[in-house]
Amino acid sequence: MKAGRALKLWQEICLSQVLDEMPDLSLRQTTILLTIYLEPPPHTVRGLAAKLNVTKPVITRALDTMGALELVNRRRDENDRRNVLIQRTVRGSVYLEKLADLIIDKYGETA
Amino acid sequence: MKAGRALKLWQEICLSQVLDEMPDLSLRQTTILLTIYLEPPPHTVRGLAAKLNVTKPVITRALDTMGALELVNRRRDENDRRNVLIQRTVRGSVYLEKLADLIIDKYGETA
DNA sequence: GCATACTGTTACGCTAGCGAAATTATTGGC
DNA sequence: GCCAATAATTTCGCTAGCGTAACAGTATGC
Repeated sequence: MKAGRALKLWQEICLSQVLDEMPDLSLRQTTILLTIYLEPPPHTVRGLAAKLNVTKPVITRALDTMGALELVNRRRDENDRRNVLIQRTVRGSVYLEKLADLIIDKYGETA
Repeated sequence: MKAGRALKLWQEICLSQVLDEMPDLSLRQTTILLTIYLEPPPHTVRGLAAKLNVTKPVITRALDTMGALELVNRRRDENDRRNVLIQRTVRGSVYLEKLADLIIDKYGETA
């Protein structure tokens, strides 16, 4: 892959997201969502904050927003009730499937 | 490219951007920047607003922000002084070169 | 049982983004 | 010359994000 193609790919994916009616997720929100879906559970606020090198309220707020969109679910850890476990949802899976399709599609187009 | 790899690629690129000290550009800002650099000039506020399907103040504000970061430059069109022509900068080129390297790098890693 | 440590959330003051509407500057029709 | 059209910006009220600091709930050591 060459630089021009990489940037063109990136541009088209970003543009598709901007044009999409779904309110844009921020870079941080997207990163959190992908981490929850791609890396093995359990996922906690503290763990995500450490991985992204941001403060815990950033994670709490992102979970509030994405929770309202039903992309993510929160649940108390019954083993240690201080923890909150972050879980996947059907809607979140669908959202990421569509994102994957978009990437693959644009990757093919720029070939 | 399969779905899992596409998402992993996307996650790693997003994470790198989040971890980077440079203040994150929003999806819209990134799209504007890429469009300016990848598509043939001239670029105007109106043209970009139409392409992204957003209002003109969104473009004005994005140019303010990215102008302050010296990623982009504004110049009056001397032919029709109502227009503003948006131009590339050295710093913007460097920024996108680094982005391209990152994409290529992560694409290689996920292979 | 009580102090301490730890987890996630809330409160606070602030900044940046948003769309709609008003405003300024410029052009072109007539 | 003047009026309507056009391009970009500014203003308005609003929402959502940010980090710091304070807070509430839970677990653990002694």
